[in-house]
Amino acid sequence: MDPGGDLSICQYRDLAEFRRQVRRFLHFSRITAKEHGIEPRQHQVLLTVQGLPEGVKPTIGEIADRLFIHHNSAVELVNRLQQTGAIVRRPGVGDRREVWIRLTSSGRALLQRLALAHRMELERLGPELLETLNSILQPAKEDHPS
Amino acid sequence: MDPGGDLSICQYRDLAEFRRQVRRFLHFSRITAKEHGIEPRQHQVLLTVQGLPEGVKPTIGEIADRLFIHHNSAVELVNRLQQTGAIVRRPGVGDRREVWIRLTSSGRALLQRLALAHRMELERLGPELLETLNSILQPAKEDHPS
DNA sequence: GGTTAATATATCGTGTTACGATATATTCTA
DNA sequence: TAGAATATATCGTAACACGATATATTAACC
Repeated sequence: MDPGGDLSICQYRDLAEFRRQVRRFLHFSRITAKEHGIEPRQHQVLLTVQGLPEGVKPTIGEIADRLFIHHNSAVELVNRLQQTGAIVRRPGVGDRREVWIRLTSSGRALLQRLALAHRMELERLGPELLETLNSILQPAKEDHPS
Repeated sequence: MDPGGDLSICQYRDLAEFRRQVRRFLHFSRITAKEHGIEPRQHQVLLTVQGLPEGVKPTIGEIADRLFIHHNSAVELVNRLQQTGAIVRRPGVGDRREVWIRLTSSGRALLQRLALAHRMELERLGPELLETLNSILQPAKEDHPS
């Protein structure tokens, strides 16, 4: 009937539930960020820069890649973050086209508060998320034998 | 010094990596939706309606709750979905203030294609996501010896 | 039964954000 | 040194969420 195979109502529910839990976490993140006086996307920039792997340069382009947005969007985010005083721009070391982003002390303090809150929330939501994701990944429960 | 306790660089990296993986999935979802000619939010409405638990009414308000948005935003999403022909509005059964949302056959076909693609993508990204989430939830692995 | 409160959906104006297209500066290549 | 490639920046546009408000239906209550 369906070349790609159809999905059972349970599979739709699992997918919907997974998305809902992701949204719940993102909603918490949005609300928490705003309560701390920062826009959600800007918070993600701070976390991305602070959580950069060893040896990766904190450039605009790198941020854009990790946020899955285009560089011009990253530029605007960095502009607003700079205005709030959470970060500073530095000319790139070696390549002066680059701009390196560094968190200020107030930016680090802000991120720390947010990170702690997010860790707590993930401890609450994590188990349920793991469960739902496993439901999606293990459809072999009542699948066709073999 | 810090009442709430500080976070190690590894903990920041775990959090950043978790967010990055969530964004990667959402980015895939956005691109895939657009490739199928539907806006990402509208796709989530379709999935939400189709994946509603047994006995839950597919009303505007219910959709808003599950999307963590306000009802007026849900109204606009439903407006645009109706224009594309993916859903229809029906007067509520019993309570004529309500509006019940139902997917059309083309809406169901569209959602099915998207759901299959998302399941495949989750099979790719899921394991890594589980791993990262577990890293966050079990920080007692190589913590600094207090 | 008629007045008021509560609920569900809809409309309008506004602000934030991401993007495409384009511009500028720096580095690389030949 | 000319021209291609790269990194960042700017400008105009569109989608989306929201606050405030409006309309329709139902519930409450004397």
